[in-house]
Amino acid sequence: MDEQVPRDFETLRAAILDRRESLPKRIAQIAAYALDNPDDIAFGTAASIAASAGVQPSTLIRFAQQLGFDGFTSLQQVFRERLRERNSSYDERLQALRAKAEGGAGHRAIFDGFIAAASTSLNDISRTLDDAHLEDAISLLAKAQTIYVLAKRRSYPVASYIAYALGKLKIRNQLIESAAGLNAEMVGFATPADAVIAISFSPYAPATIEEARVIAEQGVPIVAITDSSFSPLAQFASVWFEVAEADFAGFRSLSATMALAMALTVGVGEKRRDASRKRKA
Amino acid sequence: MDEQVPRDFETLRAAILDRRESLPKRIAQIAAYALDNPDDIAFGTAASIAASAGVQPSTLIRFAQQLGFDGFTSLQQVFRERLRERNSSYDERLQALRAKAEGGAGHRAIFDGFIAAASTSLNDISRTLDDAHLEDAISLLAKAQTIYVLAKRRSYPVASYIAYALGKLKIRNQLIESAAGLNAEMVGFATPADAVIAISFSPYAPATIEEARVIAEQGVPIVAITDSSFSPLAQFASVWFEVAEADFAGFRSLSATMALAMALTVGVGEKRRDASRKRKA
DNA sequence: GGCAATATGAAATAATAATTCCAATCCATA
DNA sequence: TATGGATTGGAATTATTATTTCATATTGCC
Repeated sequence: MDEQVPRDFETLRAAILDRRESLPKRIAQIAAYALDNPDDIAFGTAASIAASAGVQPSTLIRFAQQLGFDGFTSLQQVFRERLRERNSSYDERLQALRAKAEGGAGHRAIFDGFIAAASTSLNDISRTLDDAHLEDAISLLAKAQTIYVLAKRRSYPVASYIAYALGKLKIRNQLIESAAGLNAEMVGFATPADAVIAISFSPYAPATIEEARVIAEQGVPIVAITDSSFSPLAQFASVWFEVAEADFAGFRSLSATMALAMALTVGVGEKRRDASRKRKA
Repeated sequence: MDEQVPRDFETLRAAILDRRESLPKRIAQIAAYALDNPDDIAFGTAASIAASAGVQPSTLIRFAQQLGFDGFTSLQQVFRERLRERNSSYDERLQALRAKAEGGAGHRAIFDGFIAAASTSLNDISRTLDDAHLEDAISLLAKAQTIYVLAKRRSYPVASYIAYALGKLKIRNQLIESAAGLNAEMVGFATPADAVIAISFSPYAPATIEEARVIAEQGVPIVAITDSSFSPLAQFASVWFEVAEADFAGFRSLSATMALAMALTVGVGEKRRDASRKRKA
């Protein structure tokens, strides 16, 4: 009988679980360790793993052989492959998914595409966000009497969530929306004691830019979330964040922008709480 | 002068980018390769990596030394650590981050928390989404004359993005918002030839539930996005999706809901295009 | 164009790690 | 409790891999 050698982690896991009962003591010990600490198996040396698991290196090799591998090294490959898979950059997957969706491969492919776009955006922003900017923006907003929230079109959902969250946190805010065409007047009320969160991505909604310009001229500090240093918003802003949202099928993921927006909002809430606590003390 | 040895991947990356200009040709070559194929560095041997990058193993070691490491092995540790980090379940990180943010560990921790919550939600939905439900929902919506979009409060941002996207795709839609208090009338216009996308999470906004009930009684099919099978929305819906959004600091990530919403929207767009193409043929 | 400093390639060497082997131990069974 | 087979520990061996070295090539500078 020729042993079926597990080539992927799940098969391997199943194989181990399957024999669990019939394994000798020390082998069972290393088997349990392997399933509990797969990363260690992927990166460690036979000696280091054996030591951590409390067995001899030779036992580790016997374990591998029992499973049909010809040695520890080939067993380790499976554990490494697992990390590679799990980690294979979302960017590559996104490319593949775009092609697949173009080719008309069903609606699941579209869904996967949006998931991948969102994940990519989250990874990017998590890497590139500047902590100092975050602190600056939060300080600036925490001092404001009223926080105005300015965004149209595709950025509007973010603005509406910010307004909702600010409201929940009992932070005075005003969403600048267009329903009644009174934006200009609304904008006119803002003073340098207030602050603005403005969000706009290319192609920048002209109304957003115009209103940001006016409000900046009134001396109101602006925190901007936009997509490049060439953005017209960046020049009006006291602090601005560059957020590169991946898109799919023509629609931008908003996940990174949402996360940043929430961090700003909750950050302001915390800062205010700390400040009022300090005043009391 | 003692070189500051990068201990984590991001620092390393920054260090490489920083010197990019001043590196000799072959070293630059391996530097570029390292940033493009970090996984290969993590798992390969000096010889295999050198071969893939088209340089000598010794060059690889010189590269590591330039960066302040004492050899390839310690450079490789950083690349391995990165995989370990990235792979440690987001759930665990989320727990840790929550604790950290509670302890008042600065605003970056809050931001990281929202990122982790979003990632967790994306992972979850990607695992649990039922393809058949997705197909059903898209078919149902594609047949509708007008798509009504119903959501309040924290779900409202998703609804507004759906409405924006449907508009972009030239799909007739109506966002049921409360501005003028005419919701009841708006809801009254819907017929069985239309369809509804309704979104609500616990605690379910009473208005959403009530409007969904009315509209269901009129025989209008409903696609619901909600958070459990006990949701009152589920009972009115023809198709419903369970989306478990992780929360952080009291606010739900909307990333998974957004991704699903976009998949539905774009899916409907595609289905309509296919259908009209077929009619012409 | 010639010289020095720097960079590169290739092979030798050193270090490290995997595997094998054999003796000792354990365990089930008669 | 004696016996055979399976299991285990530990050191010896072998293989693999990182590192060093040195000769050669390239580059920048006078």
